[in-house]
Amino acid sequence: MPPKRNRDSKEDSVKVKNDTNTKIKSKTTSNKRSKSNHHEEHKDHEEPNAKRVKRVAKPLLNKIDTDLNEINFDCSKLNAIGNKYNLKISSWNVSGIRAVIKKNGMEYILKEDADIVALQETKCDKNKLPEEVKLKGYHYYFFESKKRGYSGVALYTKEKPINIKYGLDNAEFDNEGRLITAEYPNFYLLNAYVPNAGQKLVTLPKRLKWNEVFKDYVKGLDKKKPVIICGDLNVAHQEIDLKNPKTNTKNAGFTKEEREGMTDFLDAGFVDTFRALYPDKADAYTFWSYFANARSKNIGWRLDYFLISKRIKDNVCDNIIRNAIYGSDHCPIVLYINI
Amino acid sequence: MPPKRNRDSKEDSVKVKNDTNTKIKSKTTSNKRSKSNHHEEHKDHEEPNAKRVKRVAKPLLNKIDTDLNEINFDCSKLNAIGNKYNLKISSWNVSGIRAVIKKNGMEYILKEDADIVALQETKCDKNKLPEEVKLKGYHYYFFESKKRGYSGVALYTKEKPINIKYGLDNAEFDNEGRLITAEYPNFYLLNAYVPNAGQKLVTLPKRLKWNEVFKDYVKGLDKKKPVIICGDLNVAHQEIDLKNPKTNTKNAGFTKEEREGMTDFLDAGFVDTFRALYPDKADAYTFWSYFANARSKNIGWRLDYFLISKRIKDNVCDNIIRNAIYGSDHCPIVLYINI
DNA sequence: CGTTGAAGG
DNA sequence: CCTTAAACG
Repeated sequence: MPPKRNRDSKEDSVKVKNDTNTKIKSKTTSNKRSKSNHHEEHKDHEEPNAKRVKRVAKPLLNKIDTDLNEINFDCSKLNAIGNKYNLKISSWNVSGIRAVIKKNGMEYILKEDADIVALQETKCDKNKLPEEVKLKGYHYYFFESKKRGYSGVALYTKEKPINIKYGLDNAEFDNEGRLITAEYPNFYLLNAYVPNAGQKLVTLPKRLKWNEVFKDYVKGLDKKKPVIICGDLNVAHQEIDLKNPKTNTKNAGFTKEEREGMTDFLDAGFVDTFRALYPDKADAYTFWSYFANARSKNIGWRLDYFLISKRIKDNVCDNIIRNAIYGSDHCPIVLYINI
Repeated sequence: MPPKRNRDSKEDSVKVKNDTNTKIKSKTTSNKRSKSNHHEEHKDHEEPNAKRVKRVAKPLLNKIDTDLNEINFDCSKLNAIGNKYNLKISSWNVSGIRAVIKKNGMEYILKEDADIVALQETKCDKNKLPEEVKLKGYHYYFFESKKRGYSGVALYTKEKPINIKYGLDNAEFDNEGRLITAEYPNFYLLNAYVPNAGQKLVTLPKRLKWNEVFKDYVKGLDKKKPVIICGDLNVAHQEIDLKNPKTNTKNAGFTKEEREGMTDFLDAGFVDTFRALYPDKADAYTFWSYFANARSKNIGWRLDYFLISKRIKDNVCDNIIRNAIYGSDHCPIVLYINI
């Protein structure tokens, strides 16, 4: 996708965006795929026979809709090499895309205007996707779980990737709509929804299996091109990454095994961009339980990450947690990078 | 309950209501019961540890809330003997009492101010009943299904009955919260939710079994005192009782067997009060499928009835279908009687 | 607590 | 279409 865009001024950005749209439009003609449990959709081909989702006048969760105009969606920071970002990636565990749509969550996505948008826990069969998922200017790819209403990831991208891969060639995990890999000219983008270890850690073994399979898969890609992983990794890595580390050591997302899994992964040559930028920043969370009004008290967890190949770590301009965005129990995260 | 009340003027009626409230309050002290799947509750004893149901700003179904002030809840008609009513009974299949509460349905019940209120399909365990079910001035009795979220009936009564009976001594049906019998000094009041014959009539046999068991049960009561049955009887008796009789002869609620069951029951000495009052009134329905906006087109069924012992038929002043009341796929029905 | 599909209507 | 509980988070 980059380096075709110049983001040194807002005006340019808008102009380039229009160019991009036009370009994408002219490029997207046929080659629709319709295999087992993944789905590629396009504004140029096919109207899904999806029902229209009824709008309800309900605030985004426990807050009246945040005024999106008060948020700065741009980033003026330069990376370690001195460059402004030319690629913006947004990642959001929506916990049900249809619910988020009803809560006007797509408005956030449009306002963010990222080049790549990665959604997790879409929880929606492709034939039930409402009209609202069709965002103008994006190619979009949905990978659903065989188990309806469970898991599922989606990828929106302004530039059409060289290739899209659903899953990681593992029968168990690929039934659950947990990973989309998009290949671009000079990097891989991975949108991941990592298995939850479950109540009383009943699925911790499955989770640890994922850690192994996923690490092997990513290491393979990383040999070819740098990798950008984003998504809900379902682990708070260090004590700083959740409000109550002491009382959660036996709970899903903060067990020794899950934390070691993350350490192990990073040791294989990857960087947690947020923590690299803000090593001591506490109270920076991306998830809050719906229980007990945790979000209003900021009793949260940092479960959503950008992990990138070490060799592109100096390309990062910033990594923002959009904690003013409601509509899910996770908030979006945004990576600004020049690549 | 009657004959203690004089309803010849609105002013009197209001005054007497206050008297009644006071009287009931002074009468209600102890004798709470707490057996298997039924439940008696009281304003004087016990606060149920029920969660408060969140209010949502949603119109009653597909209509903005009906202005209850435009409805005449009184009745000036005299019965065949020349008397004004001294007893008002309201019956309503709420299709989920918690949903109806969220839609402000209890406001209707309060405004109707019936002496007896019979609800069907409450679909709520007693321990999940929200605060709003506690209506001031009423004794209330809930009979739930063992299968959670299914069936269930409730009875509200200003005057405390001599006796309350849950079910009809039949193991199968009494697990399903379908019948409450209240004994008053000079009549029995039965609140019934008759089994649905099901999609493709899969439960028609069960339904026909109910017809037999129920008829025997009622005939037993009728030997002692006159009987007033109300509720969702899940049958449209004659062609006039549904919009599309021709196309529904094989569907639950209008099969030959169900219709004959009703005829058979009436032949045992009971009167369908609405049809007795309005023998030729078409388009008078109490239920409309949620599908295809049936209610706005009045494509409905008359499934809710008052059936009374023939010997008190001349006591009836009127029977009204409150088709302006939304919040369920059924609307309430009201009986004005002097007894 | 909130989202989803399933059963029931 | 609409309500509910179950599974999952």
